Amino acid sequence: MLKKERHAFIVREINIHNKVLSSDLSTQLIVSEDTIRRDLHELHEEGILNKVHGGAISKSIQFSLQNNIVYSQPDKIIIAHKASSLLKDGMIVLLSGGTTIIELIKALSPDLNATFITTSIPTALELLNHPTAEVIFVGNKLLKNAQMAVGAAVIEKLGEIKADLCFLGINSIDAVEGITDLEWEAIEVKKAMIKSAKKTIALAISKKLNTTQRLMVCKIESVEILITELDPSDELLQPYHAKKITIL
Amino acid sequence: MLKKERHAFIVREINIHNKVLSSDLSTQLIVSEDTIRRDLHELHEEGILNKVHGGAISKSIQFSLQNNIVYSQPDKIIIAHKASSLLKDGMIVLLSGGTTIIELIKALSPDLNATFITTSIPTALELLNHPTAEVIFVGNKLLKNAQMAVGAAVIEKLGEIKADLCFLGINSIDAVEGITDLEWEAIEVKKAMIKSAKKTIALAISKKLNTTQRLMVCKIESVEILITELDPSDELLQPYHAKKITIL
DNA sequence: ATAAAACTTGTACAAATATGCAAAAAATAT
DNA sequence: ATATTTTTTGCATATTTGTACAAGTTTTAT
Repeated sequence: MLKKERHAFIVREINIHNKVLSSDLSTQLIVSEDTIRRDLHELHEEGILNKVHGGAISKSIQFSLQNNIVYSQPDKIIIAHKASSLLKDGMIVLLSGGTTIIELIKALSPDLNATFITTSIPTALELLNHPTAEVIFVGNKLLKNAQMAVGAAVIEKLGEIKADLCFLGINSIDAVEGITDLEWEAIEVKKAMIKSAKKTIALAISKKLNTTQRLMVCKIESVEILITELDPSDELLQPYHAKKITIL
Repeated sequence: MLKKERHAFIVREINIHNKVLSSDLSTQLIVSEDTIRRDLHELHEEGILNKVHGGAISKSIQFSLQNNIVYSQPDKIIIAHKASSLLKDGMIVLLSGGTTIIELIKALSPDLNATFITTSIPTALELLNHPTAEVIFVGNKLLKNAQMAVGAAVIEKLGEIKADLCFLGINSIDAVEGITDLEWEAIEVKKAMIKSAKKTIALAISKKLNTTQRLMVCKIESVEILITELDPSDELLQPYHAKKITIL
């Protein structure tokens, strides 16, 4: 078997499986692993694939490693526009943190006259750019990673509020397990926000559907509206339809 | 499974959920936690994510102020370094808003263990980047221009605090007229901060010396320490020496 | 302030790799 | 056709890499 043929075979394998193992190729092509290594090395030099310890990997996968700037932003913008249609003048609205919520704020109509309440610093900062929004920050001790205020004083203050809507950026949502998250203190705040609002709207890109994490924020029944970038009739959303949740 | 594949998986998880736990990844990828730690460490070195105790978190969520052009920044950095020498472990410190205060925060020793209290959103955001600082945000209605919390609830809350130091970014200071400013609501907050701290330290670039504005924050006698970028013996600072203010 | 979880450091071992060399194969020249 | 050169391949060996485990240290925590 000619070298060129081996190379063609290897490239085909990479295109199909995104990776190849030197050991596999050695048995498939009936040459020594040394030869495979040399082949992969050459293809790497030509920029056709990425040689790694144990085999080689498609270049496209390397792309996704660097492409982490604003993950799924187009999806989040779709969600933001769906969500913004729910807001009316005079409303009092609770907002959590997260990049999806930031997109929602950017998507707000510039002449919307609503009052927004949040405990997230980035959310507050973005809200301040809106020309007419009234912004209330419920403060206390700030959590470093989540960049939000947490603790008993926050919970108490939120308890005094009667809001119309509560928009939650979601980390994990599952039709059975409900909304789950990782940080205990942040979850306590989200619970309080849900309790203080007439309606809770969950915003989640579809990749977060049917995933769960360690700690529960609320049961799925506590969510009135679920917004994803998908069409409401999408297969993935059936379990949530079944739970009588409005899907936008 | 190749190492790069694991890396790609981890990055995908980070992009979806903003954070990952080493323990979760260990079970999902069926490798030891050691290996996960090494992976996260490598990805951290590559600048793809932020390694933290127990796992890793997304970089994109960790956004700070995209520091635009700061007026008179070199002077402000000099001031910041002088001011940071006043801070000791265990102190409770009040901070106003303003770019000089932001520079002060950047100049803090990374292992300083102090508690900072502020009503300014940009100040809070910058403080969150400090590794050990405890940050407390006194929240309420936010003022758009000043990007800070104001109002009776803030004044009341500040009244309950007993702080060691209060650092004020100053707009106008004059040996006769004292510290003056423009926005009534923001001034009320500064007054309350001065009242709650044992010592008040005014930070001002020399261009703001001997200028006055419409509304008074406090008399010059309320300031214990004045910090400018000038040498303390500078001609311009004589009027303040005469008022028994410590000049750094 | 104590226990659990996570981290560091060092060790061990297997898998993968690099390198030099010689045999085999292919290309080229005579 | 045969000899000469060049390329390719496989093998032995020494080296590096990737992973897991263990012991001791640090950090975190509901």
